Formats: sequence, C-alpha cells, structure tokens
Amino acid sequence: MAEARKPVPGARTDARRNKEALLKAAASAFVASGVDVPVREIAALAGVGVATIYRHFPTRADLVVAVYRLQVEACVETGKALLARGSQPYAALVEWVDLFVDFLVTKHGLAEALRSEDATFQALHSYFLDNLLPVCGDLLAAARSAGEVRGDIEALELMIGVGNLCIGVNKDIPYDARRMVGVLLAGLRPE
Amino acid sequence: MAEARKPVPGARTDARRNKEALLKAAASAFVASGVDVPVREIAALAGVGVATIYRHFPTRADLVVAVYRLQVEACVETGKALLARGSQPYAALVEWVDLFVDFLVTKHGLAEALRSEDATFQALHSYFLDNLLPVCGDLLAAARSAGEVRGDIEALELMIGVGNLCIGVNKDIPYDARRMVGVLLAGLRPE
Amino acid sequence: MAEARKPVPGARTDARRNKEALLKAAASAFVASGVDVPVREIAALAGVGVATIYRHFPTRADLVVAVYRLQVEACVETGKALLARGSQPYAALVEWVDLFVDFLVTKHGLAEALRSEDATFQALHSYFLDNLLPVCGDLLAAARSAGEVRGDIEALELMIGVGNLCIGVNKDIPYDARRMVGVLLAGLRPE
Amino acid sequence: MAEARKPVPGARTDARRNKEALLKAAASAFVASGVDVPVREIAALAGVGVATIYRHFPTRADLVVAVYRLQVEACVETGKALLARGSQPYAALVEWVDLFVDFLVTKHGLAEALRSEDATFQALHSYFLDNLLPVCGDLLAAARSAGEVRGDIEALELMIGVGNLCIGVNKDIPYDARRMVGVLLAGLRPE
DNA sequence: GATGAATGAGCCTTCATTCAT
DNA sequence: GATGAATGAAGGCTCATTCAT
Repeated sequence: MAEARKPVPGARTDARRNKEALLKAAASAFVASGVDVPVREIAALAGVGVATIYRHFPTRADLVVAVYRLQVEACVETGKALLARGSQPYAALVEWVDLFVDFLVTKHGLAEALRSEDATFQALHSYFLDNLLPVCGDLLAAARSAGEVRGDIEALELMIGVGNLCIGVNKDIPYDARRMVGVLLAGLRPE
Repeated sequence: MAEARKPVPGARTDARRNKEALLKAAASAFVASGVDVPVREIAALAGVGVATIYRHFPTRADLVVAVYRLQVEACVETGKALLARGSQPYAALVEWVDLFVDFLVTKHGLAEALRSEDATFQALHSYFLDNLLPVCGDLLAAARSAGEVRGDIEALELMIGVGNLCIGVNKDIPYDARRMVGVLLAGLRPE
Repeated sequence: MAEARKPVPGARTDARRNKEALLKAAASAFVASGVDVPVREIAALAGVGVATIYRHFPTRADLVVAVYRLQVEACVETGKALLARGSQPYAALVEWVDLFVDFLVTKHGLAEALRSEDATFQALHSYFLDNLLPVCGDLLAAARSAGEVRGDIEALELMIGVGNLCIGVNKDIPYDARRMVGVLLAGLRPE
Repeated sequence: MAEARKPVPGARTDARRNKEALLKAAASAFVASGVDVPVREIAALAGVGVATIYRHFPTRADLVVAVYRLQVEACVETGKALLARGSQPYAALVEWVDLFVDFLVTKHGLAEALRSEDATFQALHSYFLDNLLPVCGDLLAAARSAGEVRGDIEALELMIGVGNLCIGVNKDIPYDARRMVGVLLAGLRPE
C-alpha cells in the first residue's frame, strides 16, 4: 500500500529527513544508554513522536540494524579488499578483526546486544552474521590454507569470541578489549 | 498456586531448609532466565512468598552471591592447591581457568551478570573479583616468573576476558567457550 | 472495569477532557480517602490507566496542586480585593479567613495533607504557602497597623493554626471548624 | 482463661518486664516516627518478637493507649485538683489546657493520631475523650458559670480544637502551638 | 509465653505498543 | 505521514498479621 503510492514528493522528503534524524538520534542514544534505551528517549532526541519510529522501524532490531548498516557494509568492503590483496593472510585477518573490534568497542552496548538472548535482537544478530561471517570465513580460510593459523577454529566461533571480548568496554575497569583480542588472535597461530 | 505454597508449615527449624529451597530455586531460575529473573518467579519456584526472599537476602546481589558462594570458594581452594604444587605454572593456570570456565559455562547467565552495568550486580561483581582475582593473580604471576607467559597481561584483564568468552553459551549456536578460552590461553604464550 | 475504561476513544482533543476527568476524579478521591489515596484508585475512578495520571501529573503533589489551584487562586484574588477595600481591616481578615476555612473544610483531607510530614506533600505545602501567605500577611499587617489585632502573631502561624483547626471535619463528631476559627480570631483582638 | 490462671510467677514476672520494655520502646518509637511506626521497629527496639507485642496489645490502639495512660491519668488528676480549688475558673481552665498541650506537644504524632480517620485509632480517640472530656467539661462549665468565658463553646469542641492546634509541631516550621492555643483561649473570653 | 519466619496483599512506577486525530 | 495520549502488564518492595515451635 504505502509503498505503491509515491505521489507527494514533499512528504517523502520529510519522511526521509525524519528517518535520518531518527538514525542519528538512535546512534547517540545507543552509545549513551545501550541499544535497549527506551523508545521514547530516542523519539525525544530526534524530535519526533514515538509512532514515527514504529512506522520507519517496526521492531527495535530494524532500527539497530539500520543504525549500523553503513559500518557493517564498510567492514564487509574492507574485508573483501584485504582478501583481494592475497598476501599475508594472517596479517589480513588481524587487520580485519581489528577493524571489527574498533567498530564494536566504540558502540557501547552493541556487543552486549549481539549476545543478548532477547528475541528482539535475534534479527540484529542475524544481520551481523549474515554479512560479516562470509568475509571473516574467507579471511580465516585463506590464513588456514597458508598454514598461518590452526585449523580447528571456525569463523563463527571466532567472531563470537571476538564479539564477546568486546563486551563491557567503557566501564571504569581497566580492560582493553583490543589487547585481549590480540591475545586471542595470537592463540590462533599454529603450535 | 495455593497448593504450591505452605512448603513445610513448620518454622524455626525449617528456616534453613527454606533458605536452601530458595537457593535451589534461585539457582534454577538464574539458569533458566538469567540472574535478573523477577523475584516473584523465584519465590513461586521455591514455593514461598516474596517477602521470604527479602528476609533471607535483602538485595538481589546477596541472593546471587549466596547461590554461587560454594562454587567460588571451591574455585579458590583449588587454585591455592594448584599454586602450592609449584611445578608447571602455565599448566596450573590453564587447569584453574578451565575450572573457572566450567563453573561459568554451566551457569547460564552468570557470565552476563558479571558484566552487567546494572548497579544491582555491583556487589556480585565485587564478590567474584575479591575472591578469585588474588588466586588468578598468583597463578599468573607464577607462570610469568617462570617465563611461561607473556608479561603484559594482568590478571584482572585475563579474568574479564575469560568471563566474557563464557557469555552466551547454551544457545543453539555452535560456540564452544572452552575452546575459545583455550585459544586465548594459547595466545598468552610468550613470543 | 473494562466497560469503565475507554472513556472517550479519541485523543488529541480529548487530552484536556481527560485531564479534567482526572482532576474531577482526584478531587473526589481526595475527599473520600485523603490526598494519599492510591493512584490506582484515582485512575479507576477517572476511567483511565495509571500511566495517564503519571503523564499529566508526574508527581502526586502536581496532581494535588492542580486539583486545588483554581480555588487557591480565587482565594488570593478575593484577599487582594478585601485588602484594596482599605476600611475595617480586622473584618477583612475575618472575611478572608472564613473563605479559606470554607475552602479547607469542604476538602476533607486537604488540611491534613498540608500538615503531612510526607516529603511527597512538601510541594503542596509550598504551593499553598507561597500563594496564600502573602495575602494573609498583608491582611494581618493592615489589621495590626490599625491596632485591631495584637501584634505578636505572625501570618504563617495564624495560617497554620487556622489550617489545623480545619482538620478532621466531616467526621461524625460535633466539631465546627468555622466556629473554632472564629474563636481563634476573636483571640487575636488586642487585650 | 489467661487471667484465671496465675500459677507460674516467674513467667508472669517476665511477662510484666516484657510489657514494660515494650511500653518504653513504643514511647520512643512513637516520638521518633509517629504512632504508626512499623510494629517491627517497636519490637526490635524492645528486644522482643513482634508476636509479643500482639499478645500484650492486640491492636495498635491498645498499645498507644497503654503508652499514654499514665499521663492521661495525671492530666485527669490535675484537672480535678484545679477544679477543687474553686477560685478563678478561667485561670484553672487555662492552666489545665496548658498541661494538655504540653502533653500533646511533646508526643510527636499523637495529636495527629487523635485526629486520624484510621479505624485503628478509634479506640485511642475514645480513650482520650472518655477520660479527659469530663474534666475539661467541668472546668469549662465552672468558667462559664462564673461568666468568665462565652457560653457557646462545648468542651468537646474545645478539646478537639486544642488538639488540632498541637498538630505538626516539631517540624522545622516556626509554629508555636502553645501560643496559638493561648490565642484560642483568649478568644473564649466573653464579648 | 515468646519467638521470628512466612505470608501475600498492596503500592508505586516504567515502558512497549496501539490508535484516533 | 506524524503525533503523542492512553493503555495495562510487570516488577520491586514493605508491612501487618498469623502460626508452628
């Protein structure tokens, strides 16, 4: 229905504007209070009504995905580029993982959400995996083929592990996710 | 409901019995729904009124700590024993960490709670750290002195990392926390 | 219950209508059960959900103040008019106090609330005092200047005394607050 | 039943000791937190179990009455003495009322309780009135007979008024109940 | 007689979500 | 399309009162 009729260009412009304000607001709110920040808070921040959020993003997962889509895509692209480079596959894997970690670590609450049991976040989880797993899988396979990493670790497991290590950053605790991920990757070396 | 109530009409003597029933119920409830399961749910499971929980465990943290106290203590004891053994400090560290992981992994939701930002769990977090950190620190120091592990990783960071890797087990996802912790520990090796 | 709900399905326009229904319901509830009547009761009486109350009146004090605002304002206005009249300041004071008493006496529970130690009602107390004290003060000062009342009683003390005398009316006890306030005012006469 | 059997003197001694501890504790608790202080608090203060309170004082009113019985009786006695004096009936009334006010004012929360609508305090209210009203009535009648006070105020009304004026003392508000009662009594003078 | 453990009703408050305008 | 008012379920916590020991 709604999609079928694109007659009032002005309204559409407003809608897009709104959607972008929403994404910006949500991004802030997610960073400040986690991805399970009250809907009202996001709406207020964006200067729109709550229902507007529901219109554009029926579920919370939709909103979260939308907020992080660009960065996920960038991550995918960079991964492909690293892969295309062909040489030094372990270094490429490390580089890519570092990128992924940078992404997670700067999104307070995202890593947590990815691990959440809450059904609300299932779609979020899927989105990340659907997009990033292939890339990670290829990078890992390349490293494995070159004999640069042990062969018993699967990409999914690695991604989950890395994601988990990124949880809880930004607290006042002396915990450096990047360093721990570095240790994990070092542990990937054969023998 | 009503039938479930009146667990053992007696009192004085049964206070302890009741407390234990509560601990058992809480343990189940924690596993099933996380440590932030509604108080009412635990009470129902234990067949007691909510106030009974509040009597025995004024705050939620008290309850959680009580539920895991024995196992934390066992973990501490084993750690001391391993330390006393003196030889092969890296192996001892690995053995102890495996124990810690076994503990966390079988307590669905505990690792998550340990990372929770919720003030309610601050005491829980402290309890774990106060008790386990010294042991882990000693084991790590021993391994470090023997030159068996790299020197730039602190015990707190290691414990948090290990704890994080234990999050989200028990889902239907093929993720083996023990294996990932193994990788992390392998990454601790020097060079 | 369910039938009572859905007062007027409309919204935007009816927000005010709803708010007024709420005020009316609250007024009744306050009279019937005191100003610390459960929120749920007011909501039920108004035929709205509890959250609707919280939307319109974030704190209980807000609601109480709203309920009595008009009358307080009227009391202030009348007081100013009496003051402007200039002549017979003691008579003016009596007239104004009678008005105040009429107000309190018909609001079973209000006088009590004004004296409540509950922090919830601090704002209510302040509201009344902030608005009525100046008027009372001026009337009293005028009477004092004219030598029509003794000089050692302050307006605040008088208002509190009058308010206290209005407590507990409407019970089945033969107590006439108006008459007692009359006695109090008579006692204000010099010598 | 219980009254019929007075065999175990030891137990009875304990019981009386307990009762007195309870009265002392209740007195403190009433002053500190009002007469509706939680039962548990009183019990804790007295170092007894809650049930012990219920045994000795089935209702809260029983406890409150017991706590103030001595003072009420003293008030009655003094009243009778003043009455017996015969001369200067208005002065006697004032003196007695001052006594009553001293009593109320030093019992934070008592005046409030006397006016409370809570059914729990009905018995308290009755006790006070049953005992004090006759005395007050006699003193007032004497003054009235002597033409020292106006004739349209009944003793009950006076007592309630005085009681009301004693409410809310001890707050940080500059309100002197004794002075206001003085004004009220002055207002009682004829003409 | 005394104890204090247990009960459970009851209150406040928050938030996701719907829906009439 | 946007709005934001309204809903009502849900959860935490307290306290008077009962009752087995």
